[in-house]
Formats: sequence, C-alpha cells, structure tokens
Amino acid sequence: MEKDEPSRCENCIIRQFNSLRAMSKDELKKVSDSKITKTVKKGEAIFEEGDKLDGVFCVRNGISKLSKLSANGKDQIVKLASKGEVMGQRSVIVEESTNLSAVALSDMELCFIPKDSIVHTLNSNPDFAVEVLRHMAHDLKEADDVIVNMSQKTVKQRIAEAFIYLKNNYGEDAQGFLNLTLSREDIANIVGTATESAIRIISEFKKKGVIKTSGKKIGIVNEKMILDLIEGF
Amino acid sequence: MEKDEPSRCENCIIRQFNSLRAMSKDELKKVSDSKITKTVKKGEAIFEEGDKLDGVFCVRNGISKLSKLSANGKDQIVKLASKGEVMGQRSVIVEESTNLSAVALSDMELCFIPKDSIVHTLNSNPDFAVEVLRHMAHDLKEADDVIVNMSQKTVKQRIAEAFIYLKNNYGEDAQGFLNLTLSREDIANIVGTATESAIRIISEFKKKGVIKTSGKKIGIVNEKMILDLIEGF
DNA sequence: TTGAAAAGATGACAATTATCATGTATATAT
DNA sequence: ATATATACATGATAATTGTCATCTTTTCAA
Repeated sequence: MEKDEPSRCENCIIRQFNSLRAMSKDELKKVSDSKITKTVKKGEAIFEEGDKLDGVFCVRNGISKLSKLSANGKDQIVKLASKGEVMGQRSVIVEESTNLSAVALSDMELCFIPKDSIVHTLNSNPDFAVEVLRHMAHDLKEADDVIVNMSQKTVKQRIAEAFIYLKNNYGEDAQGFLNLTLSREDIANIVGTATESAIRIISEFKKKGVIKTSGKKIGIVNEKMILDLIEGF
Repeated sequence: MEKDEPSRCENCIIRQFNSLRAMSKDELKKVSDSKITKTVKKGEAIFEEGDKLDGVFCVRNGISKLSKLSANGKDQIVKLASKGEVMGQRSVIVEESTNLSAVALSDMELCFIPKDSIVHTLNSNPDFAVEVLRHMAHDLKEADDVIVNMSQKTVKQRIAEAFIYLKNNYGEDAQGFLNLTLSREDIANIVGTATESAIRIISEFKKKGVIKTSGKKIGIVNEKMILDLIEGF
C-alpha cells in the first residue's frame, strides 16, 4: 500500500530543479528504491578531495561549499551548492576520484543516489544525458567567469561581487541581512585572498556604510555603492 | 562514385580524439555532408564573445586561444584548443550566445559542423551524449584547477607552470624550444597578469638560466628549476 | 558559568604586482 | 630598403595584497 510520501523521488519537489526530471517513471522508481537520505550537520564533511564516490549527492536542504586544497594549504571554494543541486556528478561521470571536497555550511538534508542507476540512465536515456550536460555546461560557463574575475579584479571588487551573489542567490532576511552567513575565512576562500585581507575590506565597507554587520551576519545597506565597488570605483 | 578521401568525417583521424567517435555511420555521414572545412590564418578570429554560434568548430590543425574580455579591457585566455578539440559546444548545447572568443594562434584548419546534426545526435544517441559529457566534465575539472592556481599562486609560479604546460601539451623542437610560440602578451593573458610583469619574470627566468630565448621562442633549459619555481622556491 | 579555543579585528611591515614612462628591437608593408 | 607600427624590455614608483604579531570578542564544551 504505497502512500504519496515525499521521500519517494517521484514526488520530490527538488526534482524540478535538477536533471532528475528527465528520468522516466521506471528510472525514477529505481533511483528512489536505491537512494539513501542523509542528514549532515553544519561543518561536517560530505566527501573529501580524492575520495572515490560511488554515487552523487542531491541537496534537499541547506548549503554546501565545494572546495579544493591548494599547495600552500589554503582552501579555495569553487562553488556553493544549494537546494536541487547535485554534487559529485563530475566524478561519477568520468569515473575518477573527486577533485573537490564538500562541507556543509548549514545543517543539510541530502539524498545519496548510487552511481549505478545514474550511469545506467545516462547510457540509455538521451534526455537525461542532455539535461546533465546542460547543467555541466552551465557550471563550466560559471567557472570561466570565476577565472576572469580572479585574475582581473581586485580583492575589493571580488568581495563586493560575492555579497551581491549571496543576496541574489540566497536572499536576505526581514532585517536585511544575508540569509547565508559565512565566516570571514569562508569569504576569503571564495574570493581567493588572505583571511585578514577579507576582514579588513569588510571593515572598510562597514565604515563606509555600504554594509552592516551583526555578529557574523552581513547585510547590504547601499546596493548602488556595492555595484560601483564591483566596477572599481 | 565515392572515394576514400580524408575530407569525409568517417575517415577523419581527428575523430579519434573527440566525441564524434561515438557517432554511428549514418550520423557521421550526415555530419560529413553538412560540415564545412575552413582555413584560418594566424591572428584571425574564428568567433567572438557574444556571437550566436549555429554550429561547433572542430580543430583539424593548428592552435586557437579561447578568451574572455574583462571589464578593464584585458583578455583572459581560458583555454587553448588544438587538434581534435571541439570549440563552441557549450554554447550550442545550452543554446546561448558564446561566452568566449576564439582566435587562431597559428594557421589553422577547421571543420564547421552545423548544430542541427550535433543536437539531433545528442538527443538520440546516448553514447554520443555521454562522450560529450565526459569531455565537458574534463574541461570543468581543468577550470577548477585554473581557479585554484589563479587565486593561490604567484605570477611567477603561474608562468613557470605555463611553460611546463606548453611543453607537455605541444612539445618542443629539435633545438629545445617550445613548439607553440606565444607573444608575451598572450602569456600574460594566460596567467592573468600585466604584460610588463610577464616580460619581467621571463627576463628573470632567462637571467637565472632556467629558460632560453631566441626571438620570441622560449625553451626550457632546466626543467628541475622550473618545477621548483612552481612549488614556490 | 567559566575557561579555553576559535573567530574577528587591527597595526606594522614586507612582498608582490600594476602602472606609467621611455627606450630598443623586431616585424611588416609599401 | 626604409618607414612605421608592434612587440619587447626595463626603470621608477605607487597600489595592492600577504604575513606576522597582538588584542578583543564570540562561541562552545566541560
């Protein structure tokens, strides 16, 4: 006696956001039967650089950072993943160990989908393959943009840009603070700078009145000024 | 009366290197019938950022740079494409105008393949879709690595790394000079720095005896030292 | 609750890198 | 062959960013 419970992939709203929507009923059922739901606490690792993943992780709730350790011991955050996004697909597709680590930035709910069902559907359902391809193409374009920003913009510009990104993607609360609260170190690791440099620039922004802070929460006060800062004024 | 001429895709050796190998005989024939062979001289543009591409370019010969213009007017080279590589696929897949410009770094021979046959095969042949997906996954990993290098390594380290990359990917001639000769400006645009800074560091490397130059040709003299420089010594 | 540990903040200084100026060499077209 | 543009080179200087040291605040577990 099957119920219409949300834990079945067929009914999962998250599916609307990702490639799984291109799967057939049967394929989805198989995924649903083999998937494992996981809960991860803020700060916990989901997987580590170099791990061999035998499946992908679909984010149902919360936000995760995807980062790569550099030779000098600093983490570079390459991407943030939130509701509906799939992590680890690159690694599963090319059958290599993953090049990134995933760590929860907030409490998270994840579905782990074993690679078999993914790989099988990939090889038999072109619609699904094309959907995954579209997502990866999008990620690649974003990565290109990051490369250009990293090399051509100053730290100040990159931090200003990060705030706009956070606002546009994760929104702000009733008091005007960004919903996603990051440590200064994480902000530094996103824009690729020293933690002290990030802190200094954040203080400067605050002094100038373009942002406000409350504890580690940050709110955009003057978006126009932030946009100007991005342009280099 | 068909001949076994190399201009037919079915016989093109280049195919071994790219996703086209996953196409069926019929699909390949269609591609072959609709493709256009082009010759491009060194320095000429193949497409420009923002262009709507109605097909992809397959490199038969020569090398092209894929770059993106930054707000401050500098070009950032995001990737080099050579024999067997396909350019413009990202744009065709997501049906957006391209985010990159392609300019020939040497005289080139290209095949232009109209998007119809690509898109059609993508949607009907999972093997092909997966092959393209693999390539894109590989590009994405490389892009991640570039992001980390850009943000965590010094210009000196990045230039040293670029020389090793050029040697490993395009080889060197009998006299020990890199086969791919780039202008100092292009080198600067690969590693994301000012042209003068690149020139200065190249001069320094030469003075130290790690590289040699002859005109604009550059040769690696002491690979061990270059590898040390990459590590930051 | 308290005391250690982690995160945030800031100064001082050094290192890296960009910018501007100018000069030399090299390539290219007439 | 010569002019002219382009690429290469280098100095001087300024701006940016990183590093180290120290202090304060916040967080969290015992």
